[in-house]
Parts: sequence; structure tokens; C-alpha cells
Amino acid sequence: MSEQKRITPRTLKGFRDYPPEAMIPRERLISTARRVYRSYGFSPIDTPALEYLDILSGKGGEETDKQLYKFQDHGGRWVGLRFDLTVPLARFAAEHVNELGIPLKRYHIATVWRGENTQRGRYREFMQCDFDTIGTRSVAADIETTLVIHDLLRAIGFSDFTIRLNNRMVLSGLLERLGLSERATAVLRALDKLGKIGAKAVAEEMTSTAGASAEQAAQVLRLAELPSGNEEALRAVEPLVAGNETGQLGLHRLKEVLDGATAGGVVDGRLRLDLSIARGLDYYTGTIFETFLNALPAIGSVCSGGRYDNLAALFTSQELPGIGASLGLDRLLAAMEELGMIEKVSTPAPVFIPYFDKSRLHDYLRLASAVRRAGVGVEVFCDPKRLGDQLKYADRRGFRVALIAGGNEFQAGVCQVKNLQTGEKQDVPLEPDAASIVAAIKKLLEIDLTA
RNA sequence: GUGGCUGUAGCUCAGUUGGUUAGAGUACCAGAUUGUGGAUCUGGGUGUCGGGGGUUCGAGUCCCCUCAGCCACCCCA
Repeated sequence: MSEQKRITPRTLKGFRDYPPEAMIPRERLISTARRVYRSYGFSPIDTPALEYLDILSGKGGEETDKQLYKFQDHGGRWVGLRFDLTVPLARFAAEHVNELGIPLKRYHIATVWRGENTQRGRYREFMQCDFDTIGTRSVAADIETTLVIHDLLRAIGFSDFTIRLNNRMVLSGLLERLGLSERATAVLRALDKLGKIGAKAVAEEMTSTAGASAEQAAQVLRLAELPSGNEEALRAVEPLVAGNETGQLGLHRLKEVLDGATAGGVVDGRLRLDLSIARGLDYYTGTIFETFLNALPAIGSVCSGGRYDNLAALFTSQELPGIGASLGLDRLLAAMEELGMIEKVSTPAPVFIPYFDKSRLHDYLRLASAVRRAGVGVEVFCDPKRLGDQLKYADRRGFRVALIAGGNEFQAGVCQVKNLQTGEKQDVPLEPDAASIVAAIKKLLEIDLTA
């Protein structure tokens, strides 16, 4: 026998395997997002992972360019892996709006790649769950976007979170008045760090890096000192944008979004005006969102987005205004893991049937398929090992119910339905359609859900 | 991309100033039990000490490089 050369199994930095324990909550989150998006009428789309490089790098940020995974394909074409879902959406919209019509409401749940340094909740391959409404400037879309973010977080199981709301036009108006329009990007980038590094450090960065005067920096920072109540904050902003049309328009829209969200059922306190959020991406032009978990603000925004005037300017002369947001699935999962919200289960099926009596395989299979027909997942163990071992397996995987039947049960025409969480068991008549057994299972599963 | 910290069994970790054959708990596997698991008992170490090179009589331990993880910067989900 010759020695076989083995390759060390490993994954690239920032790329991960997802074992069942990780994949089950992941899939659950994806299906929650899908359900919420669909409930507002957003339709699914998908686009290729690989695009022509000029399409991806067209937007042109230097930072973006550095993070792009790019290479030449077999035909010598320069291609790249998408690093977000917005640029592919722009290309998609430019190609297909005329067939699909406006407004185009789509969601897109897919993997993206960024070759940047890794950190907790930050990977090189991760999944985004985007939804966007394209082709309208109506405030109704801004409000709806707010409601979707809110419903999404609620549906996932959070109640303690804050959606921070801002409008780029207010910032622009203020900067115009201060004569800082030229330096807007750098100033806003500094302002965006307010929550993290504090007012003093922000002021310093504004004067040193962004080239603002101390007086200008102080003026910008007054945004941070706004009262915490939304009504009061709105009133306080008024004098700051007085006489500036852009700023006033932005302020008006903020008010409309706040009122609309309240009408749509967003509880007071979950949506907060915060003029210090600026978002890194510079294609946002109006409403901006960032969502933080109050229990874990350090992990950053888990759902961000905003309004843009002209999504596809790079690809078409047709003007396509829109608004949307993106749920950071992997970041959110990292947060949920840390908050103990991830149930340790490695089976997606709730019911377990031990392969108990060697001669009864067909009976087990029949029973399993009857239960499946009733819409409940069942696993039949595949080796007739000792019952204790099989139950141990079921326990480790997180099964909720076991259907145990051996010679005694078959003789008596019953099946033992066992609650694996409490150990309680009961004998239930074994019928051809397993109706009584299904009823017993459903009852158990319901009780567990409400507990 | 820059800087700092870390890396020993699947997991959590111990391992003395460099010294012989690298340990514990837990998990896992096999069995005292051919009918009942989530804390019974018994047996089993499952390890390229992240990888490579160097110093040394001798390296898990010291030095260099590299890979990976965490933290900060940057940027962002």
C-alpha cells in the first residue's frame, strides 16, 4: 500500500462552513425575511454572482475597488464577484425595467463577497437580504421601507431595537449654510462616528481631516445635542436649516416619515430621529436608516438603507429613483448567538421513530409517511440499535417527540407517543392513517411552542 | 491594507527556569443490558502541540516566517 498524500482540509479566511446547528437558524432567518418581504408585495429576483468587472467597479469608490474579488476568466475577461446587491440591482433595473414596469419592488437574498479584514460578525463571504422599491419618489415608499424594517426585526424575535432615521437633505442643507458643501463627504464620515468616538474626537477629525473650522465643526455637532424626543428634535432642527430649501425639504420629509410610521403601527421609541447617522455610501440622497440592537449596539447596524435619486445612472439615461434597505444576515446571526437567541438544535424534524423491532421496518416507514402527510417532519432511525442509544441520539439532536413501538405495542395495536422534553409518555391507538397519533403529536408541539 | 493579542484532543483548558512516552474535564466511540434518552458503570486518547524553518545534546516552551481567530483603525452588513 502506498502512502497517500493528504491535503489539509481548511477554509479561506473569512469563509465558513455552516454545520446543521448554524444552518438551521440561518435558514429560519432567511425564511422569516422572505415572508415579511412578500407580505408587502416585494418579489424575489436573483442575479449572477459573477459580473463584468466594469459593472461592479463602475460606482468607483476606491475602497470598494480594493475589496472586490476580481480575476480573469477562462476567456480572458475581467470579472468580479458582487460585493453588494445594490449594484447588481442597478444593472438589473437598467436592463429590465421596461419589461417589468414601475414601481419595481424586489427582494434579493444572496451571498456577497468582500476581500476585507475579518472581525466578529464580519466575514469575506456573507449574506445580504435586500429589498428595494424602484421608480418612485413618493414618501409612501419611505414609510413602507420603515415598516418593513420594523416588521422584520419583530418577526425575527426582537422587541428592543432602535431604527435611527435621518435625511441626507437635512445634512446637505446644514452643510450648505455653513459653507461646507465641498467637504461634505469627509465631514459626514466624521459625524457618523459620533456614537463611537464622542463629540470631541469628531470635532477634531472635522478640523484636521475634513478641513472644517472649529466654529463649523461645533455647528455640525449641535445636531448631536438635539433633544431625544422626535417632536422636540424636529423643532430644534428647524432653525438650523432655516432659509435653506434643501434642508427644509428634508426636514419636512422626516416629519412625514415619522408620522406615517406611527400610523403604520411602529411603536414610539423604536424609531428615532438621529441626525448624526450619515451612512458610508455616498449614493444616498434622502431618507437614511440604520438599525441597532439596544442590547448589543457595538455590533453595529444590522439593517441599513436609504433613498437614492438615480440608482442606475451608470447604465442608463432613464432616471430611477428608489429606496431600500439591507438586512445583514450574518451580522445579525452573530448578535443572536451572543444574546443566546439561537436554539441548539441540529434536526429540522420534530418527530423521531426508533428502529426498534428489527422485523417491523415497513410498519415504521408506513407510520412515518402518514405523519409526514399531516405536515410534520419525521426521521426514522436507520439502524436497529439498542433503544437507549437511539433515544440518546434523538435527545442530542433536539427531537421533540418519539414514536416508540415494539412487539408489545404492535400486539396491543398502539404506539407510545413520548414527549422527549418531559419524558411523559402515552399509548395511542395505531390506525392506518395514524390520525390519533398525529393529533397527539400536534398537541405536544403546540404546548411546547407556547411554553 | 495597518497595529496589538492569541493558537495544546471535537470543545474548555493545564503543561514549572527548555528535559525522557503531552495531561484533565467534557464530548465522542465500544461494551457489563435485544424495551426507554437528557448526570449509572466499565473500557478506549481520538493530538502533524495551527504550519514551515531556525537556535540547542534536547523545543509545546526561545527566535524568524506563514496561516487562522479576536480586538482597534479603515470601511461596512
